[in-house]
Parts: sequence; C-alpha cells; structure tokens
Amino acid sequence: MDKPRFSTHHSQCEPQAIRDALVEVDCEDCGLDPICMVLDYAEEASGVPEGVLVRRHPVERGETIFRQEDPFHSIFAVKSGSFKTSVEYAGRSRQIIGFQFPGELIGVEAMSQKTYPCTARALERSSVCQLRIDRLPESGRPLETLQASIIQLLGREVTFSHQLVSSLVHQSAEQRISGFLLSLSSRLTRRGMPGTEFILTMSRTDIGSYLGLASETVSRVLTRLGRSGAIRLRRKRILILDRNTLEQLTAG
Amino acid sequence: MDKPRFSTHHSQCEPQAIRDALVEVDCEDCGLDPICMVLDYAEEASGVPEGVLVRRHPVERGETIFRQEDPFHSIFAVKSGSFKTSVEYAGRSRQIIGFQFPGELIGVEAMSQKTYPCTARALERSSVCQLRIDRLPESGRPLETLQASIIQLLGREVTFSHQLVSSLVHQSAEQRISGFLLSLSSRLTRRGMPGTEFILTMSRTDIGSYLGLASETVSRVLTRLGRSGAIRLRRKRILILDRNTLEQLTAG
DNA sequence: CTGGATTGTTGATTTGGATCAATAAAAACT
DNA sequence: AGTTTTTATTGATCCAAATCAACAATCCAG
Repeated sequence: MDKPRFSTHHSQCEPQAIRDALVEVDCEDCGLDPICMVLDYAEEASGVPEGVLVRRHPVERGETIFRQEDPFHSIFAVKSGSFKTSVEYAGRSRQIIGFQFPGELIGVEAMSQKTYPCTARALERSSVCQLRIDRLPESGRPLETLQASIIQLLGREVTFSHQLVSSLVHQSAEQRISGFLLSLSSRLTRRGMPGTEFILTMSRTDIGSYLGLASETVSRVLTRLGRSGAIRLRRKRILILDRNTLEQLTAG
Repeated sequence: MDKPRFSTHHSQCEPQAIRDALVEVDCEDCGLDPICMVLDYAEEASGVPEGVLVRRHPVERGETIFRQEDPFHSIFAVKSGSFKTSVEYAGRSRQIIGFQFPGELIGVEAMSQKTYPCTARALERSSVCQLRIDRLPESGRPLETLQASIIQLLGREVTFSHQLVSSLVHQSAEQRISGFLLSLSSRLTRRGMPGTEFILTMSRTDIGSYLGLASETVSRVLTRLGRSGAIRLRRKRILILDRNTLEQLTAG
C-alpha cells in the first residue's frame, strides 16, 4: 500500500503523513470545536439526533463537497487534507477564492444564503466533519449558545476577508506570494501541523488565481525566493528556511 | 428626451438634500431594521432599557464614531450621510477598506473581536443609529431572534467581502472603477436614494486606496469615462449616463 | 512501459498603471 | 476680500507583471 518514495534524496525519511495528508487535526484545534462541544461530540451518547454532526467523512481528490448554487444545509470542517473554493460568474473564468486546511471551515459564507456561493473541491485525499445547520434546532441543545459560536466564527471570517482585500490589492507579486507562504505556514502551525515544511497541494494556476497573478509570475517568484535562500522549493514541496526574510518581503 | 445635465449653474435648483446629505434612509430600508423590529423601535414604549438603541445621533464631517483598537460595544447604521472605514497596520500607511451609505452597517466586522479592527470616519455631516451589542441581553428581547438577525447580516458581509476580493484582484483599473460606480449606484438605489446622480463624498485618494490604485489613475479613468459618455463628471458629482457601457466595462 | 495530457519553468516582448512633476481648481482659513 | 492648504487634473517616464512562446518535468491511461 505504501511507497512514500518522494522526490528527494532520502525518500524513506519522508513522513508518509505529509504526502498523503493523513494527518488529522485534533478536535481541540478545529474551528468547529466550540459547536461540537455544545453538541457533546458523541451524538449517540448524548441524545443528539443522528445526522446533525457527521464526522470524518472521506473525500477523494478532485471531488466536491458542494457546488455553487447547491442549496445550503451544512458547514464543513476540514479534518485532514486540503480544499479549494472557487466561484464562477456568468461565463467568466473560474476564480479561486480560498484554500482550507485541517481545522478550518468551509461553507461559512453560505450561512445567510439559500445556496452555496462557491464550489469546494478537495485538493487531495481528505476528510471533513459536517455540521447540518438546518438540523441544529433538532439537536436539543440551547440554540443561543450555538448561535453565539456561529457569530464568533462568522466574525472571524469577516475580519480575515477584510485583511485579505486590503492587503492583496496593494501588494506586489513578491509581497503577495511571501505573504501567502507565511499565511499557509502559520495556519498549519496554529492547527498543530508542521509549518516549516509542507506541500503546496494546489497548482501554480490556483495560487495565481487566488492572488490575482499569472501562473508564470507565481512560478518565477517562487524560484526567485528559492534562489535567494528564503525557501527551499522542490516542485510542490516547500521548506521555509528564513521566515524573517519572508516577513520583510511581505511588508515591502 | 433631453440631455441630462448638472444643475451647477443654477445652484438654487440643486436639491439641498443631495448637496448636504440630509436625506435620511427609511427605517424599513435600513440594515439594522430586523434588529430594531425585535426591539420594537421605540425603546421607551416597549420596556427596552435606555441606551440599547441610540437613534439618529449626528456626526460632523471628519469625526470618527470609533477608532481602531477602541473596545467594541456597538454596531452602527448610517441614517444619513456617508462614512469611510480604514485600517493602519504597524506604521504602514492607512488604507481604506470600505465606504458606508445610508441604511448600511458599520462595525459589524468587530462583532467577534474585543476591539474595532478599523476606524470609521464621517465623509460629510451624517447621522447614525447605534445598537449597543453589549447591552442586548438587558433588552428583555429573545436573544435567539436577535442572534439570528446578526448571523444574517454577518453572512451577507462575508459574501460581499468574498466577492470584493475575488473581483478586485483580477480587474484592471477601468474595471474596478466602473464596478465601483455601479456598486455605489445600486447600493444607493437599494436604500431608496437617487442612484443615477450622486456625490462622491470621498476623495480620489480614498477611492484609489480602496481599489488599490493611485489617485492619478482614478482621476484619469474617471475623465476617460466622462469623455466616452458613460458618465458625466463634474468634480465630485457623478451622473450615470450609460449604465450598460459601465456594466460591459466592468465585465471586461 | 509508452504516448499523450497536464503542470511547471524559463525567456522575450508588451503594456497598464505607478511614479515623478507641474498646474489648476477648490476649500479652508485669516 | 485675499492667502494658504488641500484636492484634482494632466503630462512624461519607468517598471512590474501580463502575455506570448517554447520547452521540461511529471502524471496518467492504456
């Protein structure tokens, strides 16, 4: 079943986990945790009806967990692996609006809508926990507490978006990409995953679409960062060598 | 039909309301309305303690209603006039992250934070309604219902932000500015204000900061749009002549 | 394994928008 | 009123990133 056998010279040293994204985020590190806590984690044991919280659902690479225009019913937390969310407006080309890693939530932006405004697709073999928002009232848990949690995480989402807008539009390609790498790194670290060595599970084109750059530019800047010694880059694998330099580059 | 033209030469024909932004949005058209409804509008008459909802508070041009890092306690709805919100990160220059017009909410992004992540400043003589989130529990109203409303408006905020990011980073200066004008127009219309003739109460620099463009570029594109006949431009006053063209330009 | 499709890298050229700079026009103040 | 300060327009130049293009590496299906 295995053959980790990676690119580099000492392939057997390569943790299999990193390659196949089998690393699961701990529940305490997951964005859904405040809500799961209220639901008491184990549905069966706590009188919460089945189907309110579906745990550790596997998703194959390339599969979607929902598509743009699908009716909204659930938010998801990435348990392992990674996802991209994208939108497509009336014939215009598809654009990436975000990437999600273990512990992070997907579908939050649909919360006040009838349908999902974007498509969420697995970038690799992944797993998700699913919270049926439409069935929350049946859970028998105090709605007030649940809503308070939801308000929390929506608020965080808004703040993040605002920061993203205000930074992206004012930054050069080098700033955007340095910032992107740092952001990935810190997001992975925050959820208890290795933050200095990781795989860019998305394509250069995806990164470009997300950051508003041509894929060639992404490629060029990445190799430049590699040459400068700030990172080590081998194909999709990133090794952050000099976080300091990256921070300076991001700031400009 | 006749040529639309500005009434600048005949200043007395100028609707005073437009010039001095005395136009108030109707409560039914206000983003705070769902919450005000629960609070029954008139506090005194409904047993809601004073100070939960402060109505029609006047704000002078240039004044702030809150500053970045101030402790969070309230969200605001613009009743008349207009505002800009801006952020400043560690020494870097101040950036505009949004404009708010009558009926729109300010401070929503602070909902899950301890402090406001931005500063809100009046672009002209304005007025706001203030909702003390921290005193909501004292209102004696069902918290569930209030929270549900808050979730609604946070969700909308998230959606708007996402659209903004995904469009801005991929658009040319002309697309951004056409889109900006259309956005202003439709936002004003939605709240029952004139949407084809309005004042750009913010400076070119503010617009540029918001859209990620140099103020010179904003100026140039606006005059170009004026020459092409899509808009009529006189200083801060905008007259939308050809919405169709603007839409095409926005799409690219 | 082989051949084709996809994805990534690198080079050459073009261009949109930033930047620098000089006025012009309004506002704000005295 | 006139004077200063701020804000907007327009021009000239330069550069970062898009685009066009060729090629290399990798993945995948048969």
